[in-house]
Order: sequence, then C-alpha cells, then structure tokens
Amino acid sequence: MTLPRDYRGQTCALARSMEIVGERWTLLILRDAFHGVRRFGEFAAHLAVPRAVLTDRLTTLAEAGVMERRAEPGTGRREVYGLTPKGVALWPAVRALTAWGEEFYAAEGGPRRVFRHAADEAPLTPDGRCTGCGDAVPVSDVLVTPGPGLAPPGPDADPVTAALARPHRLLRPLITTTASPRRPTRGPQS
Amino acid sequence: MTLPRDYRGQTCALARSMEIVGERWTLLILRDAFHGVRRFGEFAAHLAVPRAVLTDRLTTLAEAGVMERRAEPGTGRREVYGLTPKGVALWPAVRALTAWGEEFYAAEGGPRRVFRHAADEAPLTPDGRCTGCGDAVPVSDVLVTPGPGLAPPGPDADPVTAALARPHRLLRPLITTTASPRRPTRGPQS
DNA sequence: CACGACAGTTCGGTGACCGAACTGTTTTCG
DNA sequence: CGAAAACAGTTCGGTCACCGAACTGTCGTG
Repeated sequence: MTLPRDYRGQTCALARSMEIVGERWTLLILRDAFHGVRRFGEFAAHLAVPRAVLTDRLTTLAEAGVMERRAEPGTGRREVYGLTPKGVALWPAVRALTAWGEEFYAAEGGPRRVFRHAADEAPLTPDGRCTGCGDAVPVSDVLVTPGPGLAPPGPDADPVTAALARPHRLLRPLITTTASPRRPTRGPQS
Repeated sequence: MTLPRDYRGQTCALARSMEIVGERWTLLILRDAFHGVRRFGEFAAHLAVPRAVLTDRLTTLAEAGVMERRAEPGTGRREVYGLTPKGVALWPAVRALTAWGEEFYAAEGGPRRVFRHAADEAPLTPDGRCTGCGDAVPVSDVLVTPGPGLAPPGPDADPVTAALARPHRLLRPLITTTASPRRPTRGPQS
C-alpha cells in the first residue's frame, strides 16, 4: 500500500487514518462534502485551495474509497464528488474537531453554526446526540443552521459561502441550481 | 500572531482546529501524549519524526496552550511535555479518528488496542461510552489494553513501543523509571 | 575528568505546496 | 449556427516544509 505520505512503522490505527485524511486540505474538503458541496469548482472557490492540490486530494480520496467520483447525469463535463459510506463514517471525527475549534476559538457572539436534529430542531451535544430526544443522530438527519457567530456573507461571496449561511441538511446537495450568473468570481471568504 | 500554515478566509471552526492540530505529525504526537509519553526523546524514538520537526510541533502546541512544557523536577535537563485541559479536550477527535482507522484498516485478528473503562474493564463504544455501565468515560479513566491485532514488539523495540503493548491508563506517565540509568549490568533487571 | 544520555540545532537535498496561466470540452445565448 | 462563457482539470516555476544525519551544549555519573 503505497500511500502518498505514510507514517512508517506505526502500529496504530490513528496513523492509518492520518495517511488517508491527514494531509493538508483533506479534512476541509471532507467537511465541505458533508455540507453538500459536490463539484470541483465549488470546492476550489470555497476553499481557495490550489487546483492541482484539489485534484490530487479528490483522486486520493476516491482511490481510498472515501469519496466517489461520478459524472453528473445530463450535464456533460460536470463531475460530482460524493462521500461513500466509508467517508460518512468520518463524521464523528469531523464533528469532534469542529466542536473543539468552536469551543476554544469561538467567534464573537457565539457559535458559527449550530447542528440540530432535523426531526425536532433541538441542538446537538458536542458528541452528536440530540438534546431534545437524547438519540444519537445520524448524519443525514443533521440540520445545520447559522449561529450568532457566523459573519454574514458579503455580496460577492462565492455561492457555497452564501448557501452555507442558510439552513441546510448535511449530505444534501448544497447548490441545486444549474445555471449561475456569469460573473468572474473572485476572492474566497467562507 | 501568524499561524504556521493557516487556512485563510475560512469562517469555519474546523479550519481553526486544523491550523493548530492539522500539521503533519501533530495528531500522532498528541496521541502519544494521551498514552503518557512525556519526553522529547521518547516522542522522537517512537514516532521516527525528524527532531527539528518535533521541536517545532511541541513549541507550536505549547504556544497554542495544547501542551505544556516544564522541567522535570530533580533531573537536570529533562523537559517533560504534558497535555493541558485544552489538549485533553481533543480526546474525542483522537478517539474518533483512531476508531475510523481501526474500523476500515483493521489488523489481522482484530483491533490493535482496546479502550476500556478502568472501573469495570468493560470495553468502550467507538464514541467513548462504557458498554458495561453506559457512562461517558473521562479520559483519565480509560484503560488501554493490547488487542489481538497488536503485533508483539520486537526485542529491539523502543521503550515506548514496549510500554504501549502493556495495559496502561491514559494520561498516566507511560515510562516512570528513568530506565535505571547506568546499572553495572550485574544481575537481570525487571 | 571522561563519558554517556539527553534536548535541541544545523544543514543540504528533496518533494509538496502555491498561485497563476493555460488547455480542451461543454453549455449558454445572440 | 457561432461566439463567449463556464467548467474541470493540467502545466509550470518559485518557495517553503520536511527529511535524515550529523552536530552542539548541558547535565549527571563513574
């Protein structure tokens, strides 16, 4: 198994994970995928990641079985990338790291985003349980709503940033409209 | 302060986390710290990380308040590095990533290590709850035991690898004796 | 003092990452 | 239909992080 940057000799499951998802940008790409980002250009515009690096990461993730690359039906050249079940299984890790960042690097005013149980809209605990019904909430039942700490997107924010500022379900395609106004999109900003 | 490798423009708590713990080797260093590794040479020998990189990571983690550097009382030059409460708060993330690696890259025979509740020695669920009493187990009450998938350490394995193959509590110093510094190699020692 | 253990630094070589420009195809619109 | 734009990647040169090995300085012990 020739992984791009391995951690040789480590008899530790964490090292195996880091070989797959430990490279720069990878977890942010996966996070976007959880939020419903599906297209190459959306990842590139939202993350401001060099396009060559993005190509490499998506290829690596697809080869590892974490994401899946498929042609979007109907549209010609449009490729879409989606999480496989193996990728969805990374949600506890993404959630835990997000919760840690939110706890120790909180924005002014409060959390940037609030994860809720879609069934009753009660917020989730940091470990992903519903504060209303107490259940462990599956990823597809997580509703993301903007929190008080989320800066409103500027008028020239990229479509992903704009869509992330609105309530949405995880794993559902974030941007469904096919057509977009032709206007040179410049500048990242989440 | 300029973070070493930032993710500019990301209004996302995960990006904040990745700026602290997202660099190569950092999470493996933290994992070792959870298991009780405390000294520079132990990290270096066990992880096979370039020493300059290790110095950089420990300094960065200390500046971020995740780890703490202090002189070991008694011994002269010995510095020890320990997790702060902010560092301990990363345990859910480390556990989740380890569990994912264990699930999808299992070793022959089964898990490499089993996390248990020290009180009743019942194994923990992937999200850190005790299968015996059902409680969420704090990090300091986690007992680590070798699992069937853990390869036995070779005779020339470093002391950390050897100690990790024996049952131990998280956050407790893994190697307590100063390794009997320079015994006259008289009798067999424990 | 000599020696070994240890923490951390130095240094040259290599590869990953960056950012911007470019290629080739598909879609949209006049 | 034909031009222009959108899109998914690729190419390329500069820069920086990482690697590995050797080295420095300090402390404790024999």
